[in-house]
Amino acid sequence: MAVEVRSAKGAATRDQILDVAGKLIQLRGYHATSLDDVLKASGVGKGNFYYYFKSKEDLGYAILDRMLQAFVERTLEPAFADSVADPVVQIQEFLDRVLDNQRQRSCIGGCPMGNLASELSDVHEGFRQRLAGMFLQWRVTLAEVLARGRESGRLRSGLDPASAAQFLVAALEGAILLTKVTRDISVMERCVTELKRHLTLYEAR
Amino acid sequence: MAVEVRSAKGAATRDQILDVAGKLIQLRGYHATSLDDVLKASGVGKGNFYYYFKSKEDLGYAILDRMLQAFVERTLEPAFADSVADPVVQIQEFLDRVLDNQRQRSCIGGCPMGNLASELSDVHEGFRQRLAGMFLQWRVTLAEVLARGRESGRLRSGLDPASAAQFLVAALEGAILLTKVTRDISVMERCVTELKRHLTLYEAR
DNA sequence: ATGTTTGTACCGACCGGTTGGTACAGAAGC
DNA sequence: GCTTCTGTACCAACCGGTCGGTACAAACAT
Repeated sequence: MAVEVRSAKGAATRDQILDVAGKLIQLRGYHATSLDDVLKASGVGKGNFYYYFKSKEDLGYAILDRMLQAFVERTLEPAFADSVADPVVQIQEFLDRVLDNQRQRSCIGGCPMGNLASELSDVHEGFRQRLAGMFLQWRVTLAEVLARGRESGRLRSGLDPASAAQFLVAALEGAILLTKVTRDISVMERCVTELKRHLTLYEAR
Repeated sequence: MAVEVRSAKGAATRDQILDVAGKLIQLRGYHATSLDDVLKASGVGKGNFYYYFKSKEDLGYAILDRMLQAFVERTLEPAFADSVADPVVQIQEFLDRVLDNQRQRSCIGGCPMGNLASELSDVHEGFRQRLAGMFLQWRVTLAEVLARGRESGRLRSGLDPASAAQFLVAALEGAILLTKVTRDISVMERCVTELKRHLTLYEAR
């Protein structure tokens, strides 16, 4: 039993708006995407939109929520679900997946979270906090994997999982950004290679 | 004798606009900064603005030019001018300077180039190309330093300067972005620490 | 020296179009 | 028949950009 059902039709329209707006905002940014753009692209009327969202800001929050959910369920959890697998291999495969994602997108669009963090952090405190929370979740997940590797003796005992995880996230975000601005997938490839090399620093000798 | 002088007064007004608009755009972004904002903050009338810039886009290009010039002259060149100093030390000091810069700004504002790259790369091809060129210049500068270190035997002979430089720029940009969204300077500190550790990978054994 | 012209620098009202947001009547579904 | 949903008309505020006009100093002509 769902907490609240909200009749099937409404949910579909709402999802449609979320889908279209999410894609548009990833590509053009929050400010550069107007409500009319979203409405035109989704075929939803204005009155209908304001039935589901009380403002553009509200839409933004909904997109952020959905983005986090999708990221956790479809990216983070699948990559690190197996708690007995080799943490280094898991992270390496995670890096490859991010790389492949950029390749499939032809280096366009960047990271949805990174884009919004860059555009809105200094402008909108509410969005900033949500985005910070999302990056925190990412970092914590990686830190757990690294801590697991340390406990199992696979990684150095002196390793600081939080610090290493922070760096991995930062390096990945930077790599995606530079890949976007150069439109050159080899930028991403090089960064992933260097990142894998960096992982060797953490391995127990 | 200057190539062209353009009477002192006019240049001052133009510079004033560039100053104010540059700061405003770094803080709020390109789209979220209106001409009226710039005009109000600089005390310049609209007619006067359009005497110096033919459009908002034109202003954007002028800001980019000025940004590149300042970055090269006031950051890149001072840090790597000495061609006999230890490359590793030079890069370490460069990292510390970037870290200190973020500290002074209280983690606010991020990287002007990174911000615009994120906001405009997929929206405005002209801006994208200019920004890509700016990052290229940064990367090339770092690559030259690394290549110098390799030639002198200070760094490993197997080192790929272009790849390593690319990674350094990416990691720094990512670190600045995450520092901005978390408003936590320790994020930057951790990333710089990890980056310095990464540099040891390049050192000749 | 004096009046005239010219180019630079500047202002603020105004334009058409777009923005996010509202009001509301009516259709659809139970 | 009541709630849920949806299209349309509308709004004030704001957007980037244009307009006619002004102030003033240097260049010029007389």
